[in-house]
Amino acid sequence: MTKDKYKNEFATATAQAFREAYPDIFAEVGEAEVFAGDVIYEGLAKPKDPSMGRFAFPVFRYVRLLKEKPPEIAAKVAAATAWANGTSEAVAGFLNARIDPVKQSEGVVSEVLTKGSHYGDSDEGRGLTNLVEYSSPNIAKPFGMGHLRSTIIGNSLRKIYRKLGYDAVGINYPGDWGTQFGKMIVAYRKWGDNTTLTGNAVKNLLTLYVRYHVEAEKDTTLDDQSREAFQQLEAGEAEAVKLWEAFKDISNAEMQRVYDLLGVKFDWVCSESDLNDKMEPAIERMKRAGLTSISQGALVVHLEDEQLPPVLLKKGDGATLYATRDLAGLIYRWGKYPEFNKSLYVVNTAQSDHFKQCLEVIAMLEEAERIPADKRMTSRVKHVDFGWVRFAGKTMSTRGGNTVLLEDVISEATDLARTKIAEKNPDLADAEATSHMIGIGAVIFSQLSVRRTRDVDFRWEEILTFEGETGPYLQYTHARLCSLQRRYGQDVSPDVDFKLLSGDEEQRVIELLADFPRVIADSGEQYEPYFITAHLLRLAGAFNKVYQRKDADGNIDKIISDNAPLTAARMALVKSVQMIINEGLHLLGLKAPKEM
RNA sequence: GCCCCCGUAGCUCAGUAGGAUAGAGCAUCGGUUUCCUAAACCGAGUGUCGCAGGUUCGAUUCCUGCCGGGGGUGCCA
Repeated sequence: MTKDKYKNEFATATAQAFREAYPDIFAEVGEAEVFAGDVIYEGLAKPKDPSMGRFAFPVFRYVRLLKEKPPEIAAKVAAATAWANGTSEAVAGFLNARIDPVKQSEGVVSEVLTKGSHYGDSDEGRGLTNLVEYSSPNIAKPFGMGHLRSTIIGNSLRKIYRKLGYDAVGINYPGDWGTQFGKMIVAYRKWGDNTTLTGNAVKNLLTLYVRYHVEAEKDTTLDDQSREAFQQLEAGEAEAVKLWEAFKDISNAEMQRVYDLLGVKFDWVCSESDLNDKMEPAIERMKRAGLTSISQGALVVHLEDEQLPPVLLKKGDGATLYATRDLAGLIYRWGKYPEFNKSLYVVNTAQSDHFKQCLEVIAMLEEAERIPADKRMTSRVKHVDFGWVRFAGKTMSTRGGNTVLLEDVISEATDLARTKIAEKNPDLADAEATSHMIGIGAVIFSQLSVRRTRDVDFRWEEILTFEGETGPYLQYTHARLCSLQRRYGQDVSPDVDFKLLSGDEEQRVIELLADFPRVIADSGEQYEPYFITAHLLRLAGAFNKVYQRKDADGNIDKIISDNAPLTAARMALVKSVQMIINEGLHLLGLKAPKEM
């Protein structure tokens, strides 16, 4: 893992200072504890208040070792610290590090300007493959807000891993198999006709699906008929297959339209039915490994040791289940992408037991087959869970009709963006395209504005707000930064007087630019695009402060002024921030309009 | 019953590999536009960090118990 340059310099210098301040104890202990740069580096905290410095090293835990009180230790060490690029100051029991503003500005801004959108690129993933499964909608159902979350998080993770140098494979795993298709077939046979499959076919299919569940309450034979219909499908019976294919085609076209709208991409679409011929070999392998048993007529793997319910591989009637397919899928992917670094499943938290079960079965299989530890997939597979999207306090459910359609949301948000443009910037050339960028941006942002694991309530008023911590706020800041560059009308050069950027507010912006690469790496490590969202909001806020800062007379301290060197320096900052916001929005899956 | 997640300002949420007065946005109130896009910026106020113990120099953060909310739990996915 690459270390932060300044942080490491400070840690090394501080370790040296400890050695000089406590030579006797250093002689005893050697290069460990506070006398080792690595230990200092790991122990560095960030002060709550940025004005206290960039990093802080608390010395409290070393009072026993050094036999002095914290303030004395800190004072002694700070005095002995010789750090080329900054200062070290003792405040109570802390060593506060400040980076020389001119050096920091020069280092960061010139790097950003030179690297552009490649700033923050990393080679940590070189030669490694990360699979990311996301979206995975159910065929024959409209795309609701519930599916949006997986789609948006996964799409962002794919981009993040690419930036970090991984070979990222975005996988869509549509649910096109299982008993539910028995239900669809029965519903269609009973209440559908040719017109069902034309016009707004997905809506028609949904109507049938909802009706099925209503009728099944009264007629208990319906579920039996469905099981039978699914068996026909698994057996390849022509009429059933034909219907299933028709449902699939309709859905695929619909899905693709939605993905195009959202700008979501995949590298591999592997649907449940693609695993049909992979299940039997997987089952055979599990049998050979001695994992399976028959229980109440079903083929299962018991997991009692793990306090988990058994995994059902085959139902009493011989039909397969989703766990069967996920297990077959795990094995298939491991074969197709041998020794992948990670395989992530961006799926609702409701399925966490299911993934625990599947992973446990794989672990048992690899154990039984005595596969060497470094050739096992188990530790590389991760369920990236996320919370519910609720509507009016209830979980959204397709069959209950308690759902909000994504397209309705996009259309409302886009309408609002159009209205805002008409009132705020009526002369905007590309108003329609920009409305889409903003409307869709607001929708995507809504899924990335909190931590993954939180449940979120869908609220119209929340998505239809473009002020405060929102996607449009970031886009607006970006547009203004672009506007400044247009107005400046000259090339922005990194060859400026960096002393002119040493004010606290500029320094805050520059610190945030400096942190961007670390934030990307963290979001990849923790599967949390939200980290990028939060960072961009901080960056935009910090810049807007500079942008609207007033001088002592109450006049705006403008970026572009008669003072050419000052303007050049500030424009270097402007362009840096603009490129980072642009890149950050891109990683989240939002577009960054140049004007709005 | 068992397992998992959550409980921080009026609302929505950050912050937790233990650290210095707990932060944003929204909402409320007040201010900023002969000026680079006011979708912005500035100022004002609110907290038993669910409760009770424990570990620690130090706990919103770690451990235990309790209360409250959500989810999962063998033939749906």
